[in-house]
Amino acid sequence: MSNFFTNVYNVVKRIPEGKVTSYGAIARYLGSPKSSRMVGWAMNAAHTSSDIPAHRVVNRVGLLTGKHHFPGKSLMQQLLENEGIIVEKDQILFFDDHFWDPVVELPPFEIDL
DNA sequence: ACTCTGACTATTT
DNA sequence: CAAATAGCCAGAG
Repeated sequence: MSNFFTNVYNVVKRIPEGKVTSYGAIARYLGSPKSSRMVGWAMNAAHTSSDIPAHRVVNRVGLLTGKHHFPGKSLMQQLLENEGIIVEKDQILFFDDHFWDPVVELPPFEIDL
């Protein structure tokens, strides 16, 4: 397992229910602000894992860009709504209120147990 | 080693 | 304000 991916997974796993974060935020937390695409890609590799709440990871404006990678049509949106997050037209409403920044919420570099 | 690709983001048109 | 452009980096063939 690459450390980068593992870190991404661990961060995503630590996202509290009802909260969401962005690929960029995770990438920044891992020390590579420009690796946001890798975060998304890591999700792609892990989205099958039930342990990874990939639906809580959206792009920087709260848009469900990765919803098409989920089984079904609006599974991602429904999962989010199930956690109390309001989604409309693939866009999270009150995104700022639900945003969870690992850089702020998580200790600086204690990922990957 | 090289090229292509992608669930991003910031900048520019 | 919507769409194109350019950095960006790691994995896969």
